[in-house]
Amino acid sequence: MIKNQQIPAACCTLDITGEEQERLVTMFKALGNPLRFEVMKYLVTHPGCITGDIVEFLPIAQATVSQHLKVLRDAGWLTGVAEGSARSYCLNETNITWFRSKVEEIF
Amino acid sequence: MIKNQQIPAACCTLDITGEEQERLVTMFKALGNPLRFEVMKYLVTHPGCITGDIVEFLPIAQATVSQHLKVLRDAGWLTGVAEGSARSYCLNETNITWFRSKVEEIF
DNA sequence: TCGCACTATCGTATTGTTACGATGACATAA
DNA sequence: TTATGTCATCGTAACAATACGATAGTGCGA
Repeated sequence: MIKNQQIPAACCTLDITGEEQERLVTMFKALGNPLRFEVMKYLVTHPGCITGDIVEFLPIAQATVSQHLKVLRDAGWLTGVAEGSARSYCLNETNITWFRSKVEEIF
Repeated sequence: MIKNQQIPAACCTLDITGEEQERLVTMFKALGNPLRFEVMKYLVTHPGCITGDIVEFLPIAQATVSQHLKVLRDAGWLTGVAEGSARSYCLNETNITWFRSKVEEIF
């Protein structure tokens, strides 16, 4: 501890542990990438779009887009529903709501 | 676009661009690491603690802790004030408040 | 000034992430 | 069945992140 210093009261609780914390950290990590953040933004205005739409939107190859989408799915940010040979993506409302409530609760 | 599917209205706006977005993504990335998240939690209950305290707390070497603290400082999650040869850390209230308000606003 | 305490930075090894082209798997239409 | 469209996965290259020991820098007390 340091002398002569004003120590502010904590501005947040960060009251979270275990699996919940792991899950939150995973969500943070997934969005900590510019391209993946762009995908999330794209889905706001293009709900239900398919992988190919996102491939056209992003300046990277199809294989790489597929990887990024997997990361976002695994983290819980979005859902991918198979429809024929295509896959339709939407934001994962349930998990986004959970994330928002956790942030409001602990930060 | 896919047929026969209920497309939900967007559950968030993600209305953010440019430098603000970069800054937010950087904050996400910084917290997307288990050890760094633990540091943030530690600071809630140990505000004003010094690097050495965190080194004792975490199961990793001093050099690595110093690196992680730099990432958190650069991202704006915490402040490090030099006090003699030590450095006292606190949560960065201003930026944490900014982060929370952005999340509430766009998610 | 010397030595001690504390932290940052350097150099480097290991691991993880990100990117690509090629290929495989699957559904649908012809 | 065959061809086409769509996406995931494989193999791999390039780069970034993470970890460490060693060492340098800085402030302070003796």
